[in-house]
Amino acid sequence: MASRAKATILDIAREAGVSKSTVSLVLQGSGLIRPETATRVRKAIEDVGYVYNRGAANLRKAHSNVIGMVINDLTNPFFAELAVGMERVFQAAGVVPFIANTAENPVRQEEVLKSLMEQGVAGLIVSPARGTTPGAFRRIEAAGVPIAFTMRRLPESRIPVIAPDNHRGAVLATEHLIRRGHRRPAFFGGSSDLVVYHQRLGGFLTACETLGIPASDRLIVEGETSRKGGMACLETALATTQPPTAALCFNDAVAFGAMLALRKRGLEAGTDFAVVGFDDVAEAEHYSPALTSVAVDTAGLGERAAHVMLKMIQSRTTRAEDHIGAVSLVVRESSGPDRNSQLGDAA
Amino acid sequence: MASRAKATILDIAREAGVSKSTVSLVLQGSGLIRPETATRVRKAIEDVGYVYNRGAANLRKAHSNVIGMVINDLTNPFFAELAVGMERVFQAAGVVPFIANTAENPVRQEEVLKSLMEQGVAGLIVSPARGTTPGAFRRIEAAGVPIAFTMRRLPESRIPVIAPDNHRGAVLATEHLIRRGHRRPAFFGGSSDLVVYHQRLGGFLTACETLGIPASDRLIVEGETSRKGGMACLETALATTQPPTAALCFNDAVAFGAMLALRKRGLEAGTDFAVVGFDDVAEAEHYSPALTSVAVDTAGLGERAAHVMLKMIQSRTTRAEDHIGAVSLVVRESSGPDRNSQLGDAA
DNA sequence: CTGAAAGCGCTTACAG
DNA sequence: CTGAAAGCGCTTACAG
Repeated sequence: MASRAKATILDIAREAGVSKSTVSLVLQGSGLIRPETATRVRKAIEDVGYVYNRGAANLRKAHSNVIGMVINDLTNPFFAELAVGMERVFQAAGVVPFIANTAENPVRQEEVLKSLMEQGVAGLIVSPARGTTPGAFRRIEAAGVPIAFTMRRLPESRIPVIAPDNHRGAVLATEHLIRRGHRRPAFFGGSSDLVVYHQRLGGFLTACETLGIPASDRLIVEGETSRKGGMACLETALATTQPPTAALCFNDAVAFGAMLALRKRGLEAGTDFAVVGFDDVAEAEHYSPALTSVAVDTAGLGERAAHVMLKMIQSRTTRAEDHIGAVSLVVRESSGPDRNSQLGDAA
Repeated sequence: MASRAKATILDIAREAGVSKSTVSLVLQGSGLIRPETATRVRKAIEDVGYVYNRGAANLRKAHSNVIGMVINDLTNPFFAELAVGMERVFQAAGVVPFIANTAENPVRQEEVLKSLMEQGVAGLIVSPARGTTPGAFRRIEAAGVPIAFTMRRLPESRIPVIAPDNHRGAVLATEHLIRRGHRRPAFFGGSSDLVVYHQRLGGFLTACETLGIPASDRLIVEGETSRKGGMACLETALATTQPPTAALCFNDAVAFGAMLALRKRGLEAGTDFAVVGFDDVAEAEHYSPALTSVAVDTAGLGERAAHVMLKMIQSRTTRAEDHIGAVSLVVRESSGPDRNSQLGDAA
C-alpha cells in the first residue's frame, strides 16, 4: 500500500492472475470481460494502490479527456462564476477541466497555452488576455486542437465565440437612463483594444442616437476595467465643465468604483448620479445602493461554452457557430431619475 | 504547418539531419550540443510545428513539472487572491499550476484529485472541502506525492499546513471590540466541522475571558460561511432577549452579510452595531461602511505555500513544517464604539 | 472471453 | 559532441 514504486497494470495482472490486456480492458469498462474476472481485477487494483497513468494511455490513444480553461482574470468574480458554469457541464461529461489564470498578461497566456498543449488537452476554452496578438492561437489551430473563445473575441479570428449580446445590453441600459431623464449620459471604462468595448460603446451610442442625445451631450471616458478605473472615470467626468448626470459602465467593477468615488465626494448613486453596470455579478444585488446592471446569464454562458467545446471535440472539428446570449436589464436602486429633470421612467 | 499528423522528435531529427537523441538533448537545453547544431534543430522544431509531448516525457522521466491547486470555493475572492499568490511563484519556477475547483463538495474533490494524480502531478496544494474525510488523502500519501494544505487543515493529519494565525487574529479583533465598549460580543458564522472554526472561536473566547466578559454575555451563532449565512446570524442575534452590540464574523463574507441585514433593518454597521470580519479581502476596504477585518496577508500565504511545495518536491519528501502566518487587525469604519457605553478605544 | 506482440513519443545510459 | 538501443505504462488489433 505504502510502496513507493508505482504499481502498473502488470502488477495488477500478476496479482489477479490475468494478462495485462485484460486489466486494460477492465480499466476501460469493456463489456468483454467476464464479471467475475472484472471483480477480481478490480480488487487487485485496490490492493496494489494503483494510479492510472493517463500520460501513458494518451500516448497510445492519441486522444485525451482533459480540457483547458484559460481565464484572463480569476480575481474578477464574473470569471469565477463563468468557470463554475463550465465546470458543471464538464463534470457531468466526465472530464475534469484544468483552469489556468493569465492575469491579463499575454506572455503569461503564451506559457499557459504551451503548457496545456504539452499536457495534451483535447480542447481549449479561453477568454483572451487584453493585448493578445491575432497570431497567438495560430499554432494551436494548426495542431487541430479545438478552441472556443468566451466573453471576448479577437479581431479577424475564425475561432467560435460564446458571448452575451453586448450591443443590445448597452442599448437597454442607455435607453433606461435616458428615459429616466438623463440627457447627459456618459460611458465609463474600457478601451478600444477590446472588441467588447466597441460593442458596448456602440450600443450606448446607438441608444443616444435613437433618443436624440446629441454628440456634444455625451461623454466617453476610457479607463481600466476595474474599481480603480471606475473611480478615475468618475473624477474625470465630474471635472468637466458640463458634467454628466448618469453613466453606463463597461462592467460592474467599473460601476462599483464609480459609486465609491461618488460616496467619497458625499454623493450617492441613484439620487445624485445614476450608475448602471454590466455583467450583473452576484455582488451587484447586495451592494448599497443595489446596482442596476445588465444581466448576461453568466453561468448559462459558461455552460453553453462547455457544450460547444464538447461537441467540437466529439465531431472532430475546430469550427462551430458563434453563440450570442440574451441579456436583460435588472433595474435596482443605483439608477434613479435625474433630480433636475421632469421626467420619470417612461418605459 | 497546418499538418494534422503531429510532429515528433523523429520528424525534427529528419528535418535537421541529426538523431532523435540530439533533438531530445536540445529540447532539454543540454549544454552538450554544439551551438550550430542546436540552432539548426531549433529551426526544424519551428518548421515542423512541433508540440512537446509531456506525457511521453514523463513516462520515461518519472517526474513531472505540473502541480495541482485544489480550491474549495473559487467564487470566494479570498481563494482567488490566494491562488494568484501561488501562481506568481510557480511561474517564476517555470511550472504552470493547474487549478481545480471542488465547490466545497468532497465527492467532486475526490474526482478532481484522482484526475490530477492520473495526470502525474508532482505535488498538490489543497484547501480541503468542508466535510472531507480524514482518509481522503491516504492514497495520495501512499503514492509518495507531496501534499500541502492551505488555510484549512484536517484533524489528525500529518500533512503540512500553511495558514494564518487564526487564534491570534480572533483575539486581536475581539479585544478591539471589547475595548471599544462592547460588553456583549457575538461570534457569527462557521460551524464545528471546520478546524479553523475552533481556532477563531477559541480566540474569541480567550479574549472574552481575559477581558472579563462572562459566558452569559457572549453569543455564538453558527452558520454558513457566506453572505447568506451572515444575514441569518444577524437576524438570530437580534431576536434574542438581550442582543449583542457587536460581532466578530468567521470571515468577510459573513461580515458583509451581517452588514447587509443591518441595513435592511435601517441600522448601520459601525454606529448601531459593530462588525469585524476575517481575511481582509480586497473588497473590505471599499465597502460602505469600510469593514474592519483581520488581515492575513493572503497573497503572502499563497506564495509561502508554493515555496513549501517546491521545496518538498525538490527534496523528495512529503513532510514539511507548518507555517502559521502573522495577522493584523485593520480598523476601519464598521467597528465603532458601543453608543451606550462610556468607553472609547482604550487600545 | 483472454493472451501475446507491437507501438505510441519520449529520455537515458552507453558507446564512440 | 552525437548516435543506436532499450524501456517507461499503457492500448489496440490480432489470434485463439
